[in-house]
Amino acid sequence: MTASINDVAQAVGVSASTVSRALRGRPGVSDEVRDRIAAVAAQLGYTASRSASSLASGRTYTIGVLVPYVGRWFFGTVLDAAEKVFSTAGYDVLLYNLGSPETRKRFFTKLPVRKRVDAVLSLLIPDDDESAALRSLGVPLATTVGGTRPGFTVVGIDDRAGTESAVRHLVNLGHRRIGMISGASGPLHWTTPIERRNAYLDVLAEAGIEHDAALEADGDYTVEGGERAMTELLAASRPPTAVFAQSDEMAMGALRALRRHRLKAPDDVSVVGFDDHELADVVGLTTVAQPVAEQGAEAARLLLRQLDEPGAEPPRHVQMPIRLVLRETTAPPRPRGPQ
Amino acid sequence: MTASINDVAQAVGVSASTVSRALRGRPGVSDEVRDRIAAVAAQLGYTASRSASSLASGRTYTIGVLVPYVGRWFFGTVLDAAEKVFSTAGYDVLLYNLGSPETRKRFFTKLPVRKRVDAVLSLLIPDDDESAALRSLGVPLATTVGGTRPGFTVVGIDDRAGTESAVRHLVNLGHRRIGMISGASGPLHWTTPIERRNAYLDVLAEAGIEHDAALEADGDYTVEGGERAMTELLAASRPPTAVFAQSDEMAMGALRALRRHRLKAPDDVSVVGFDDHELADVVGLTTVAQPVAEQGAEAARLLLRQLDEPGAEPPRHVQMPIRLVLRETTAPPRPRGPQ
DNA sequence: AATATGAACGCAAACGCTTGCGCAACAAGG
DNA sequence: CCTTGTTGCGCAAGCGTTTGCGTTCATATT
Repeated sequence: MTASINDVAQAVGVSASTVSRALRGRPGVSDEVRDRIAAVAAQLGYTASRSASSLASGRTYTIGVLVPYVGRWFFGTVLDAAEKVFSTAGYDVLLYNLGSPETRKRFFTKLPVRKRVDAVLSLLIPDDDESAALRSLGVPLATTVGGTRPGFTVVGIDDRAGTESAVRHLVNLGHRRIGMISGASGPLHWTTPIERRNAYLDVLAEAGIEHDAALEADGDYTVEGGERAMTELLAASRPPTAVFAQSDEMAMGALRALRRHRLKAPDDVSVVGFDDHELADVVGLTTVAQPVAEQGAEAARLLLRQLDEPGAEPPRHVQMPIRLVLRETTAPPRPRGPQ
Repeated sequence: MTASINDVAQAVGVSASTVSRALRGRPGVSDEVRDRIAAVAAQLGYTASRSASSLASGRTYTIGVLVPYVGRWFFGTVLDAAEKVFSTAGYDVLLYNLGSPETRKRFFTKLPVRKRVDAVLSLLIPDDDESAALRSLGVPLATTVGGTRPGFTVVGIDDRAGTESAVRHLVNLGHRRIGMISGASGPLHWTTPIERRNAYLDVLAEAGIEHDAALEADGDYTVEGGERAMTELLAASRPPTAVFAQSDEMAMGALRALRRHRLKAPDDVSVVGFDDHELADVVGLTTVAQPVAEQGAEAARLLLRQLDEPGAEPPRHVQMPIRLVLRETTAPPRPRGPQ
């Protein structure tokens, strides 16, 4: 079928080992022979079989990437950036889309990446068993989502600081009834919703605002969930004048709910999101921005570094900057008159 | 390190070949032995090395997926759906993110998928050389984006019908100055923008509207591009009263441009998009919906079928339904008075 | 009872690379 | 001129599977 290393060796008149060394830049080959080999290899369109070379060397030059939902903006963006880093370093990426419990379970029991990847980047938080399974692979591990786990190097953001800036912004605007749309219903070990909720409660307390449980609703990190949650909040006996959504997608759902109720942001209720989604600007959403692509790229780089320097102790936790970006969905509450 | 097939064989007291046959459901193993092998394999946590088995068998149980931009909604959604189909069939997916010309070039010259995949799903349109390179792999090929290529089975939509319904909608509303934001600047062989443009021109002609070149602008299929394009159109001596954007992302960019100009849709200008993006509903965008995830899933299924029945002639082209979904960014033109 | 027929299993040869080791050949050092 | 290195290359043993073929043995066939 396609040319093998022996075909090249034969054509050049050297042994297969020399071809192997020459093509991979290993020492022990004269420049002259190396050039001839390169020429013949190019002419024959030879590429080493990955299966064969990884079987022989143990290195796969492949990274496993675990993602809950490839289709969602956040994960897609992280994946995009990470893939670029990996591929320019000569690594391929094996993608596992582990959104549903079944596929997730299947993955962790069969562990199809065993002996197949040199490292894994997990965009989901593994529970104890799952992370033990991953550690059993004996390869470097990284994740870009909240919740540090032993054996993983995690790159993330300061969730507390981020939500504090968002909620304080609302407080400073004069809001007292501040709702929150959270995403608590996710898997366990996923600390982000909890961190953000705690920060939310802290800011309220610090502002002397009493917490009202009727002002919290679960939006499941989706647009539809955000819409449902906002609808729920609007049905409260005393609805909020402002809401903090733990993700832009939920915030957008909230905006949709407002529109359905013939209410407007920020006139009737202020809304602030989290992420700085690609389309947040389109809808004028005030939000706390996090460097999503950069997190993916950085996690990828850290993984590659671990592969280059097997000895070195990998960084445990790196934090990326966040910042509040003010747009048009937040304003002072109305009841007290215009401006 | 991890258990090999010989470890299992030894533990059970049979040969490696029997273990191999047993675990893969091949005939020639008694039920009793098969059960014992399964038990021991499970206990030892044995999983066959993919490198070794694909080297030996030639089958990789891996599909290569080529994507221009994983981070964009359309591609992310297609990928998500396709991956699900592949993974439930026991196939892994190798992801190649080929957005930039360099990575794309590198991919097609080095062809890292050679001997590494059983099939490839391309979410980008290869040019002649590229598609020849892919065909040289000798595996089934499919694509989900416009522009049929020899050797590929393509699943897509009727671009003509889709844009006709969109533009006719604007015509029926009474618009005469109808602009278009296209994405012509993409790679060659990408027939979608051309198809859509032709359909746009045809509808105008059929309505007796003279075509005005100043009413067309390139939006590059991005939000920013759409914004630029709309800005450009608004600067025309006689701006459009309605615009058809070839993608929802460009349409959203257009909406943003309108907002920046203190104009409103549909009051000042009607906007219709294409795709039915996840967030089209949030911004109330009228658009022509296409079944994005279904296209990915269907393409994946067709590929798998070709792997199952190597003899059969694969379908060349399958078309999925589209439909116009009316929301709030289209209305009759204003000049003629209210309603 | 002798033979044919399968079923169940083992042997050993691939699959296409990588890599430790050995062996020339040649340059430099005494 | 004989060592001692060094450089350039080939040999051959893996890496962990799959699979064609051969062997054994129990069962069915005449």
